[in-house]
Amino acid sequence: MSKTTSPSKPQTRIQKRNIMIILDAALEVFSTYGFRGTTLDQIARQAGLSKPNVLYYFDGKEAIHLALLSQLLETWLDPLRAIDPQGDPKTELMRYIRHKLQMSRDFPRESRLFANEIVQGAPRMQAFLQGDLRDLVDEKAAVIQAWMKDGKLTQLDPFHLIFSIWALTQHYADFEAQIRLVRGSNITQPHDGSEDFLDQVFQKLLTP
Amino acid sequence: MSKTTSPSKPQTRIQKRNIMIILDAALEVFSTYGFRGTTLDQIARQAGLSKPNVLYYFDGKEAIHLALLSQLLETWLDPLRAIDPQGDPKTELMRYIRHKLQMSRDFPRESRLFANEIVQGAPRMQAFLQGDLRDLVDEKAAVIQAWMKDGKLTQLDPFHLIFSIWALTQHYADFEAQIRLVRGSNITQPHDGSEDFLDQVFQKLLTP
DNA sequence: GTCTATAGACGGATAGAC
DNA sequence: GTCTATCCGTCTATAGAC
Repeated sequence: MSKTTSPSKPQTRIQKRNIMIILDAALEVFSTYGFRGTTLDQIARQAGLSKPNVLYYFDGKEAIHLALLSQLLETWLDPLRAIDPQGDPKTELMRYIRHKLQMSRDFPRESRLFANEIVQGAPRMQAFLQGDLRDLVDEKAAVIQAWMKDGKLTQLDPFHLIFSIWALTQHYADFEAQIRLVRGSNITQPHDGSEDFLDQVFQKLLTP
Repeated sequence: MSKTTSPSKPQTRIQKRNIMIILDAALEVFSTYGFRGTTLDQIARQAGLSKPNVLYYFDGKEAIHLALLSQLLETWLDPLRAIDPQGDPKTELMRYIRHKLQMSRDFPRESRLFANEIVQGAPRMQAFLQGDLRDLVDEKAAVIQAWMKDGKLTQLDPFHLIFSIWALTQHYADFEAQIRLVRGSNITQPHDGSEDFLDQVFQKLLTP
């Protein structure tokens, strides 16, 4: 057993290091060109390795992509999971929004990897979306719903509220190219001002 | 001059018809698989034509894609252009939002074609984004800014406001797969309830 | 573990018959 | 205008030397 699909088996430091290098290179390329738009040559070049060497560590292009997705999905749910039913409603939601926006700012490649998959019909993420994610969304939507019934928040459809948070936060990573080109030199970062704006929007929106 | 890059030269009815069929088929496939993920075989099969026959009408894969994009960009700006500086601020913006949401509902493939391009860095749309779109956005942002100064709307960053409208409306088309899988059989259409939700959100947000 | 060379499949595009 | 057959480049993946 020499080849590795997921980087979870016993490895030397060299192996670990190369696997990390490959995954980082692959994230860069997959998030920019999508699965089919990416070639092993590109990944190898970005990683500074030869193509066969990349294939020594992973069973193939599909396996690299799968490793990236699984790695991503493990942490993707964390911010939503962190919403505490016992906490203060507005505080919890505002924290969630800031958390998601931070992820969009700090891990834009991961966001675009995800976006690429979804826009193209989520062929490799169906199980996740209709399994873990769906369960978690149902659970938290119920929590939000209860908060609203208690009058702690504006009455809104909790599912649409969650989707709107996703849309607004991920937009800055996924459509970064558009923001950058439309705003030009008026901004330095596509995220400029996004935190203040979303803070203002949701403060106003959520307050009954 | 037999081959046609853009369907704008004199044509017989048959030619017009086949060009339309090819463009529709190509939109279906490009919007689902992206540019590189799409093959001419797929387009030909979807169109019910042979591959060489497709290439009889267009100079190549790139030309088909270009024709779709140009066609799309012509109408993409219309809703934003329709914002009337003389009109009632909230009415104008709410109309814009509903208009954008309708386009997302009625032309989801066009929205995803666009999204695919942007997520991947907008390699074929730079000129449009930093040209026509940018000029129009600057112009309308100034209008919105003036409305806000007059106290007719909540004071917000007008650029972020425009981006948030794009994010929220296009999300229902671009991330349709996610919404469908997360909501499962609880909804029939990914757009279910989106109009009421966005109405409620922006009514509350824009009212000073 | 890493490389060069190459097999084998696929995709874009063309030739040429009808 | 439309088809079959095919060329040629690119891409994934493997063979095998070192």
